[in-house]
Amino acid sequence: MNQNEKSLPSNFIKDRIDDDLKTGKYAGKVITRFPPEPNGYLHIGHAKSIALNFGLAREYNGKCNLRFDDTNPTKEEQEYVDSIKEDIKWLGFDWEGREYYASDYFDKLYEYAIKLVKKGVAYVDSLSSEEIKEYRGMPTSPGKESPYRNRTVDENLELFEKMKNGEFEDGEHVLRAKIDMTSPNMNLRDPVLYRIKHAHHHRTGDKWCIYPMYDWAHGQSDSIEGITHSICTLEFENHRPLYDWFIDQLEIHHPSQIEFARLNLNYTVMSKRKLLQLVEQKIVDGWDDPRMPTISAFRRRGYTPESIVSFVEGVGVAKRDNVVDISVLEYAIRQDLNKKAMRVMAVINPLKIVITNYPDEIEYLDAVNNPEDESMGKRKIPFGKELWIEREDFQEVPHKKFHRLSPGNEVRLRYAYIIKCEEVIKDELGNIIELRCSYDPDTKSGSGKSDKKVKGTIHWVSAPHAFEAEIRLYDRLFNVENPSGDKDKDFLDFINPQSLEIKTKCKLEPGLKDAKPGDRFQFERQGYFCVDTKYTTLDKPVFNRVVTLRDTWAKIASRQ
RNA sequence: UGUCCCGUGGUGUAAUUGGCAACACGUCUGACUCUGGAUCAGAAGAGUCCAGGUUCGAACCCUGGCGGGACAACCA
Repeated sequence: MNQNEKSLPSNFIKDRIDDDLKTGKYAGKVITRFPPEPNGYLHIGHAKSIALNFGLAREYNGKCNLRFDDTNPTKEEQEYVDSIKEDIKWLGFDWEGREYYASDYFDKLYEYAIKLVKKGVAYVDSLSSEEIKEYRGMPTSPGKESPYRNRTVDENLELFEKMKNGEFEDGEHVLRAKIDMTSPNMNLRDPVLYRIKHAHHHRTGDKWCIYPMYDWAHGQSDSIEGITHSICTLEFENHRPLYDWFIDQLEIHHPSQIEFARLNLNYTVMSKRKLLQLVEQKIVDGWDDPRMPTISAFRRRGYTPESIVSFVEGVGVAKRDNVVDISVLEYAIRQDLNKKAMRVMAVINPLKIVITNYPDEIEYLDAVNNPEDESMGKRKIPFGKELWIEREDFQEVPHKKFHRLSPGNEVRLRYAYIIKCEEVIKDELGNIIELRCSYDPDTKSGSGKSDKKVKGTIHWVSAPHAFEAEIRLYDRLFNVENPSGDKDKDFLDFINPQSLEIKTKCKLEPGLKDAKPGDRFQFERQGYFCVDTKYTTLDKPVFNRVVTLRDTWAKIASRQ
């Protein structure tokens, strides 16, 4: 255990493990697993589960397996398996070759099922799915038993065998556990163990035409792998008695299931179904669209794995429902990139300025690459009489608290000189198209020749040297905190139409020409940006805004 | 109308197992600053859902309410 892990807050799962360690319940072992279904991309909620399971294993000197719960061949695909593995690795966790699949256990599971049939606690039911649903009853009222419930063991064995051999059509029969149709826990009302699906499985191919239900496969898979602590989300709490029942009937290793509350973030949705909908309806540009809460999207947007892990560890783990504010995530990435990202200047909405008293020449100025990290060094940036500045950094009629450029006012150009705005040039329509400024040669950064102070410093890029690129600004995908919270409206009604703003012909300092896909920078005063890995081409770089800088001015301005 | 789970500042979690509630984000001041960034200093904000009970002492234990969530796929 290193210092870092030690400083993580305690939680009820660790308490449970500590107890088990104390009593010697699992002979001092801690074996966990991360069990995704390969039917979609991982999102940040999964990152919490990954960090928890792998983190626990790391902290207790145990192991954490990766197991794909691939019991439904019609929904699962290799593409998802691949993306899940990539995401886990990217987050910095390692299953050390223990890559398992529920489908690895299909034979064993079949054997277990036979055992239950022989014990007389499982039977083949020939009701239709509609009838089964009807017979199951309601949460508040008991169900009733199927007329097929009392078939003999031999009959069940024969039928189940034929199910396996493909002698029936989909849906003709199912294998069910014989528990209690009147149980107040719906999961105990004779749950379905196997259904017939003549479908091709991504791993077992056409070997099987009966597939185990998740409830039947999951607990036994954990047991087979010798999992000590099966950590899952709250919705499986009601299933635990069923899993316990299976394990007891089978008399096999009994993991402890511990449920925790899944992560929720405001201004987004976190269900795979809804994310899939966003993708399929092309509301976003794929699973890795930088506005998505998927891990691949965060990666593409420019989040670091460290920031995501630090975030999910920071929010803690408990059993109560929660909604974490997106600002906590943004804090995590800013904190990380503040230390790591090279500073650079880029103008997103350019406004031309001409420094009328500056000679017709170019000088190269020193710029610090990262004030937080001296070892990142310095660089030279070209400066001349024609520059681009940010349109927002000029106000013709300045707000009282605005201390940037305005007519007759002075401002410092970062790493360069103090300039004064002398003249505003407009077109026929009254649009500001250029500023004429003068500079004070004694105010060069670092020269110490003048002790003149100005209230503002703005960024700029030399016009003849500017490197043009596209910049994509992202905002939250939804404009309400809880898009799924309205009973009368669909979550898609809350899509934020301004969630993506594409800026073309932005002016960047020339050194950015060498930026490679995935590189991250801080554009001074604006935010952190990452070279897009999908749309960047040799002649057309695209930058994604990871997150803005904390913006006190925006706060002041929005108060008006 | 059933079963299970959960109620601690605005948000998310703690509270060394019964000793007068801490941390983080956010918010608000101020300092510093060639990023309105970062950093630093400080402040406000909960008396722990409610009511009883046990106890010298309760966020922690008990009882009863109230509120929220989960469960009725041949999905996971």
